[in-house]
Amino acid sequence: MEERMSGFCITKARNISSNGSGDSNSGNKCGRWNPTSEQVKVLTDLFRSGLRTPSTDQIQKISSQLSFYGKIESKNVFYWFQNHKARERQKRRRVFVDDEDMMIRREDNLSTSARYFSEINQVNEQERVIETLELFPLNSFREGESDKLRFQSNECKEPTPFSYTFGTEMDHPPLDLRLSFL
Amino acid sequence: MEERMSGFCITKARNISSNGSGDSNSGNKCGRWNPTSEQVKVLTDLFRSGLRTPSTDQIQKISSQLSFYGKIESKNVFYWFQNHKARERQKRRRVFVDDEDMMIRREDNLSTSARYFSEINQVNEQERVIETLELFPLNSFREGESDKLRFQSNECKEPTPFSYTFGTEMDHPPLDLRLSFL
DNA sequence: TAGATATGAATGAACG
DNA sequence: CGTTCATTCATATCTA
Repeated sequence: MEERMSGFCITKARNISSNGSGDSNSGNKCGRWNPTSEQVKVLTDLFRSGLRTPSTDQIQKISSQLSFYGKIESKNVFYWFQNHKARERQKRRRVFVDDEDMMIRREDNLSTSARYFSEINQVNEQERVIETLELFPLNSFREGESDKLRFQSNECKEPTPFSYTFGTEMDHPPLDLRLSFL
Repeated sequence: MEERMSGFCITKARNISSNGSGDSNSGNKCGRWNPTSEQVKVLTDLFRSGLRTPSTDQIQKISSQLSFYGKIESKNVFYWFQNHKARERQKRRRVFVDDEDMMIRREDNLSTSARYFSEINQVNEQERVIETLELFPLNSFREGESDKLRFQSNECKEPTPFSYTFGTEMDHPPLDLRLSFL
């Protein structure tokens, strides 16, 4: 099985082409736009190819083209680019700070600390606004694997808004979690 | 219910099971963040203290602090607050809508709603919401023209069937996606 | 093991 | 543009 969206694992939404008679969202919640995989692919490719803030005219054209794959409006295209661009930035920003996250304020004695590597890795492309579409497979951002243990049902019923004092058994130095670091 | 169910799964999330189980966990096998109980406690306390929408800086700091308890990224904190706030709101709203939804079935069955009430009663601290605990001003405000693009719904525009297929395996209609139409 | 529930993650829409 | 909200998808966990 392909993991990264090689083929199209998409079962697609409901209101799109596979619907015979009704066509456009019939009997649907009529809610928000639910892009088809083809639409997403095209938009992503456009973005990756450098297009970031399409003009109104471009939006129109893109929308027209994409309408072939399903119901779509210009505003959907507009929002898509807005969101995609914003989230790209946001993600980059967060990852950046995660890279230098291990800044614990109170380093009284940090014995077991630096072992949490936030393997920020490729933050993917830094495109340079070209004007030729190439249609390479779009990558997908990875996700950090996490660890931890989830079990227990012992509720540490201790509201204690401030001045933490974990009554548990922690082998790490006391951390300043009293909101004062905010 | 015939509605959507499984939109498109075109994304990420393949198992990066690189966990060697040498950590605080012993069974994690997926790329999804799994907060430790300490992390959840801190986050919950922060939330209960009134923090609902931490700024980017706050998110960073919280993430840094919590990274001591286990692997965590900024986006995890972001999502956590986002979800927590949304679900609290949603849960409260659910009761209201549920009353209306009750008309569909029977009204002589109050046991169901009683269950909701018990849940809601636990959330009686929504008036506080101090939102900003004690942080330096974050000037992320800017002023610009707030001009929204006038979207014209291009409903049944002419798809303009070109004769170009970007080699794929699906039987989508021919589409010119080389940006040449922009 | 299947269904229900809790919750992490994503994203369309929209706001300021 | 950055940020926020509403919904939905995807899993992990719990329970019968």
